[in-house]
Amino acid sequence: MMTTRSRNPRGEGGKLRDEILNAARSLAEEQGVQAMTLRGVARRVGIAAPSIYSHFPDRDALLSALVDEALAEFTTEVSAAMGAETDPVDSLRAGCTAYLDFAMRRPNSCQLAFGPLDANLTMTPSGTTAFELLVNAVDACVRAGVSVSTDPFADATAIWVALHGYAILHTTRPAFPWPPTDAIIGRIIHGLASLSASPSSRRQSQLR
Amino acid sequence: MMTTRSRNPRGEGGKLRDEILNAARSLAEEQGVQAMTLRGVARRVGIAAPSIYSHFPDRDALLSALVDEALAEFTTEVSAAMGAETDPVDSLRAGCTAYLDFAMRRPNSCQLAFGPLDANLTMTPSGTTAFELLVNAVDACVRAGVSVSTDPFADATAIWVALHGYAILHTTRPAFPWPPTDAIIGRIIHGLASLSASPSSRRQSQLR
DNA sequence: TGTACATCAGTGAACGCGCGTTCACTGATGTAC
DNA sequence: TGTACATCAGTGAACGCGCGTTCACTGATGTAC
Repeated sequence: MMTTRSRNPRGEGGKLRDEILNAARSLAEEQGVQAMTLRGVARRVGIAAPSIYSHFPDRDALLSALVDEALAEFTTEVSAAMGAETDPVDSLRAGCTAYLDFAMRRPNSCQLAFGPLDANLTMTPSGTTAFELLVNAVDACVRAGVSVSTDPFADATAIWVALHGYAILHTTRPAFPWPPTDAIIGRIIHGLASLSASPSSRRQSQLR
Repeated sequence: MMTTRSRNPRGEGGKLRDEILNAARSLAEEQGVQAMTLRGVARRVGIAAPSIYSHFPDRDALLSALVDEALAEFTTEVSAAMGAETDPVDSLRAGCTAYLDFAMRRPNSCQLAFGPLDANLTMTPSGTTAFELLVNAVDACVRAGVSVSTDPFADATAIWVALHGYAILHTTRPAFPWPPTDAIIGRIIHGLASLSASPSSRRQSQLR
């Protein structure tokens, strides 16, 4: 089950840091943050628990590294999805879809990134960045004349909370008779981004 | 700090059940579900921890009682707020306001009622009931001719997730520059309940 | 009226668990003289 | 070329904590005969 580990050669002790991070990440992703215990990580890596202290000062530091990672990956995915579209409505939709994709694929990473942050975990600017992408997307719709939003920031906020609520409740209450995810996304962006009818939005609404 | 307790008279041992429930509720409300430990409850009531077992078979049973309570209180509040209005849009708005009021006043009860349910906690029908109120409210708007919604269920779902997301993120990220709560509610119900302009909605939008 | 007994409302000590963290250490590997 | 020493990459045992839960018990109060 646990392959025998041989000690890293001199000067490459840093490799263990990555192994620890990997184990911690997979533990948190598979079983939730509270399952990421130092002893659990040590068991998974195949080391003694105190060895972690050579690489992270305490559990919070390790957790904080995971949060940063999750936020960065989240932002990257959303950003890539949005950048792949040229039409502003398509881009907004792609961003929302990427958000929910991430949340559904890795609910525990989502909890890590957006869950209650302990006071001792620093809030990285990456969190803000993903939100700024959303504001810009709404703004782009306005500039393209397909949205009548007068307050892209507030509209983006509304979209954010809706996506977040859906992500959480969908994960948490699988028994609820959820409408299809892209129908929800359609409702959210059309309703909350003040979209007027546009070729893109008309095409989408004909899909269902 | 902890007043000396005298043992309940014969036949009134059931009183302790209420004291336990009260202590458990206040602990969960003030410090979150994970703070509701049997030893913590016992400390607060002023009894020995094993005494709880005369009234609840285990921690999960006590937790489950709290969940039922929180859901029932939530539903009652939302229902009362909606019933106080006659205009369907006002009623919908009042329901949403009551939802967020509850979530802001008692975030930990909200976590209890809507957070991840363990498999061993039964899902009471009360949760469904509050949601049904919402579906009915959207439906009432349609019947009154102020909503063009063609799918009140899906629209109610979208409103639900948006409210839920707002409640959670607002509590969890107080540093975010949130727009005023009723502005958010306005956006959510107008955008997601497919409301057309109505006297009521026009009055509301003039407010801000 | 007295007394044995059952019931009730609890208690105190203990078990075993997993946790974060500290401490003194070990043993291999490189380096200075 | 040999050897003392420093460094590196860890380890094993232990501490103290709070937890859920079990167990055998205590002592007051009511009830049957």
